[in-house]
Amino acid sequence: MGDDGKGATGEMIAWPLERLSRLMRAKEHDGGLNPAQWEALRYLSRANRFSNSPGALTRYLGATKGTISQTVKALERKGFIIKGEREGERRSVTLVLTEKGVQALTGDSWAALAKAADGLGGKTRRRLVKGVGELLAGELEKGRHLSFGQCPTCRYFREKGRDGDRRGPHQCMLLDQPLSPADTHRICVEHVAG
Amino acid sequence: MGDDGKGATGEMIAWPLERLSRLMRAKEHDGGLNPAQWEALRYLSRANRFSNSPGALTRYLGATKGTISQTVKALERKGFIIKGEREGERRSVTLVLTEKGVQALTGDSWAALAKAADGLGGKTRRRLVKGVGELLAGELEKGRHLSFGQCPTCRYFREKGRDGDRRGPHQCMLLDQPLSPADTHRICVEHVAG
DNA sequence: TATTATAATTGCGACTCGATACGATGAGGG
DNA sequence: CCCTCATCGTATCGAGTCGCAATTATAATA
Repeated sequence: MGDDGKGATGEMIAWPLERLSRLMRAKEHDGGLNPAQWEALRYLSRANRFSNSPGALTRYLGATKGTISQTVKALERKGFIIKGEREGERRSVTLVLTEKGVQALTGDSWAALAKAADGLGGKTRRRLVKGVGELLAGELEKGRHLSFGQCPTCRYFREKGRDGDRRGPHQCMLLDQPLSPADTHRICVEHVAG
Repeated sequence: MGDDGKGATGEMIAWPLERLSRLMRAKEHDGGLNPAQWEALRYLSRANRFSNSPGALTRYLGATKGTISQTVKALERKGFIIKGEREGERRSVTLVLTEKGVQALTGDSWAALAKAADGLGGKTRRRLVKGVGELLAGELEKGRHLSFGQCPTCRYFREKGRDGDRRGPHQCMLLDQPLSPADTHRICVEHVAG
C-alpha cells in the first residue's frame, strides 16, 4: 500500500501531463502567434482537402464557431493562411497555409516535443504511443468528439495497387474521391475508425 | 521504412498529446471557473505551506506575476480561495482553498483523466509514467523551470523514524522545518532533485 | 415555394495574458 | 542609520480568446 513506491497511479500520469500541457501553452506566445493561433495553424497544416475548413477546425479543437472565426481572421490578417473558395459548396471556405505559414511551423514548440519524444527509449516510446492514444480515445468518446484519424485506419479507405494488379491512387469510399499517398497521411473530419 | 507500420515516431506521441491537451482545456469552462482559474486552484490544492503563494504559482505555471495576480483575485472574488498573511514575511501572502474550493475540485476534468489512467494496463501505465516524466523533465530543463517535486525525491529531505530509533516528523534541511507525512506528498517550490 | 439545416460571421461581455510601471517590504553594506 | 538593490505583490493597458446569441448566405428538402 506504499504509494511512494513502484505503484504507478493515474495521478502520476495526469499531474505531469497537466503541467507539461500548461508549459507548452506558455511557450506559445512567440513568433507573432498566440496559443490559439498555433493550434489552428498546426491543424491546417495536417488537414486533408476535405478538412481544411473553419467548421472542421472548430470540431477538432472542441471550440465554438465564433471563436474560430476570430482566430482564422487573425491568421489571415497576419499572412499565415489565405482563404479560398471551396469547389461545389459556396457556403464553405478553404484555409490554406501561405509560405510564411509553412515557415512558421519550423519554430513550433510541439514539433520540438515530437523530436524530444523521438529520443526516448524504444520500449517507452511504443508504450507512450499506446497509452496516450487510449487516453485520447477515452476523451473523444466521453466528449462525443470526432477522431480525425488518417486514412489507413478509416472504415471508408480502399487501398489500391497492393497486389500489383491495379496501380493507381487509393480511394475514399465515403466521398468517392481518389487519394494520393500524401493524402492518406493527413487527418480527416470524416474519419471513422474500423 | 514503412511509416504506417509499427514504427513509433515522436509525432505519434506529440500529435495526440497536443489534441488531448486542447480538449482538456476546452472542457474547463465549467463550474464557474475558466481554464486558468482551474489550473491555479489545482496547484494550490497540491502545494505545501511553503509554496502556496502567488509567486510560486507564477513559476509553476510559467506565467507572469500580473496575470497570476488577476487570476488569484478572481478566485478570491468567487469564493474558492482566501488570502492570508504569511508568518515572518509581510511582503508575501498565503492562498488557501475554502470549502467551496475543495468541493469544486471534485468536478475537475484532470482528476477524471487520472481516474481513466488508473484503468489502463499495468505495463502501459508504468511506461506512461516514465515517458511523460521524461518529456516533462526535458521541458523543465529547456525552459529553466523549477521541478515542483515532492519531498521524497528532494535533496533537502531527511526522513526520520525509518530505523525506529528516532520517531517523529521528517525534516526539510533547507528551511529547517518539520514535515508531517501529509506534507511530504505535496509539491514544493524549493524542491531540488537529488 | 416555404421550411429547415448548415457554413460562416458579427457583436457582446467576461476574462487571459504579457508588458510596464508602481508601492511595499526585506537584505546587505557603507 | 541610510542607501541601494532584489523580491513580492498589485494596478493598468491593449490585443486577443472564448462561449453565447443573433445574423447572413447558401443548400437541401418537403
